[in-house]
Amino acid sequence: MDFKRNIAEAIGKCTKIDADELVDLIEIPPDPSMGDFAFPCFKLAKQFKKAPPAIASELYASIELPDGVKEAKAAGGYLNFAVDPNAFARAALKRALEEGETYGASDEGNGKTVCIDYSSINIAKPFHIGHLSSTVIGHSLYRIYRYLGYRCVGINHMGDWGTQFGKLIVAFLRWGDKEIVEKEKIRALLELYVRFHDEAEKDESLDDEARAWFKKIEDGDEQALSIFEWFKRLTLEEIGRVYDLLGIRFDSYAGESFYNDKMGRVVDELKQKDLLKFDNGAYLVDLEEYKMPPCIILRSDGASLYATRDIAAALYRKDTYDFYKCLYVVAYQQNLHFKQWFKVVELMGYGWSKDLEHVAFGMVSMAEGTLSTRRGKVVFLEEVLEAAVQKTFEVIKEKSPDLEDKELIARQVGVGAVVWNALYNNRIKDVVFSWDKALNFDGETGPYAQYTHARCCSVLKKGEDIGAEVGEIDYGALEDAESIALLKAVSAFPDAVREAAARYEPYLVSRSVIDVCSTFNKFYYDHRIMEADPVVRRARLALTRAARSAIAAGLYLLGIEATQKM
RNA sequence: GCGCCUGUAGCUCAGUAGGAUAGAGCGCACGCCUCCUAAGCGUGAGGCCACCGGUUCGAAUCCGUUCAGGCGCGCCA
Repeated sequence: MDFKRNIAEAIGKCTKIDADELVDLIEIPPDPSMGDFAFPCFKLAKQFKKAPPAIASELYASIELPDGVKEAKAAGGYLNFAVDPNAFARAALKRALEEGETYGASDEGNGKTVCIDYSSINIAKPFHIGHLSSTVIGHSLYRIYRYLGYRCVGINHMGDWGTQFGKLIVAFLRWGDKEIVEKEKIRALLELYVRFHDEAEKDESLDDEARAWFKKIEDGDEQALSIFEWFKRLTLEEIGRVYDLLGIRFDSYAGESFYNDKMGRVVDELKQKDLLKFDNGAYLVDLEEYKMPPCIILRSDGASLYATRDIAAALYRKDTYDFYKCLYVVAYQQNLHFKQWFKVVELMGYGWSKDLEHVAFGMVSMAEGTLSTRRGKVVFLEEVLEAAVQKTFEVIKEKSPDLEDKELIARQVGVGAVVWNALYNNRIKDVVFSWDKALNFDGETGPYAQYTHARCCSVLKKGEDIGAEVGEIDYGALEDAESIALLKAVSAFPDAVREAAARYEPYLVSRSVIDVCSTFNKFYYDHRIMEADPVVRRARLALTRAARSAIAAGLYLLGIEATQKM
């Protein structure tokens, strides 16, 4: 039952205004004692040339209360509605109980494809806390879109091309040790990279040497290629451990090198469409008309650039996946870059350029300042995750010494804490990394949500053991304030998921999960669920089950495990 | 210099298409396990919603100025 809709239609009958226009005006009063829904009459004041309170009282006099609405009240310029709690509970619980673990899922995506470019690691570079946002936001959006019926393609656009690999080869050949690199992997490569920069400051010939080695990679030189492929394999092995910990899999690892032979098409098309301009030795697309600096396509030495590669990748993805949307989960530093090349794709005549979305997020820094790979000033993501797992393990030993599978639960909760932390706020906010915050388990955190989920599971288990859930539900047993608050939170969940997809904002799911958790915990504290009276018990168990569905679904959509016990 | 973003409680943030007394969490001070998981629940203190002006019946929300911080601005990615 859609209460807003029914109220809008009832008001529509009185005012002769289309219910479609009215339905979005209806809001939720700040305090439940005022009512459950409210219609603000202010917007009708001009049209009817009457004061809002007068309109409210006239509406009050003439309105025919729709199904499920118990009473209406005029309060100032508002007409407030109180719903029949029984009808509300029935409507709110129905969907959650029917859908269970897939509560809020839908088929509205109708098989349309969404490509999500996220995480996008660099070969031979540490996977550090700066990569957390892209990785978990992208993964969450992947799950959210798939939940709504879209076919998703998760793409790890690897940074596996560029002169830095020449530098690494030089450094490895001069100072590297095969066994150490094989064992230490990225750490060893990072050390070599840092050393290269130190030494190159003293000896400029190193840079030339590096360029030469990169040229060898480009030309397919056997030795160069085998070292390069080896670095690539080591990186993927090591980073794969983090992805496993996070439960992330990609559908494609097509990165920069993959598009190497696909950039000619971009240049040819731009030439053919007369968009390319020769300027100071470089080829570029002039964007002055759009108040942007030009988008450089070919450097004066003939080499392609970042934008060229991104355009090539977009064309390839459109051909290959025929996407409905293509999302780029990349930090906001690159706002201009994306605006530029999106515009170039538009100028090329591709209407689908409007389906390219830069899902930007804020910068990560440390209290001491910016992260710097080159200076080795980074915190490895794996280190953070392991520390969180370790801390969780200690907490479990202290609080739940009898818990089975301590290691598994510690992993799920520890990782969940870190992931949650990265998905709890609006994407655009900058983050200063702090161990305290990443390892915080109290208040509005992942562990809190997981704990609440485990609580629900525990109660439901008790109910199942005695078969307490069998039979009709008496919704009248859920008319207390705490039950109603929980019902409201649960029923708001599906809209939160849809809104999260529309705005590319996983935090809307986190916040909705928190609403369910805190209202559940209040409900749990104030009312005994395993009540002696079987009718009340059954109703409360049903509500608990609905709450658990919302929490489990929400955690899943964030990429966090819903623990049964903890 | 120009462009984009941000500015809400000591800290981190919500605040839904302008609407009723601006909300959480953390931290701080108290209180609650003879009761379904205390990783929980409650109470309290804490706000010129950066500033000034405008639009409006009504502005944290929209517009303009100013201030502060971040990011970016033709051959890096």
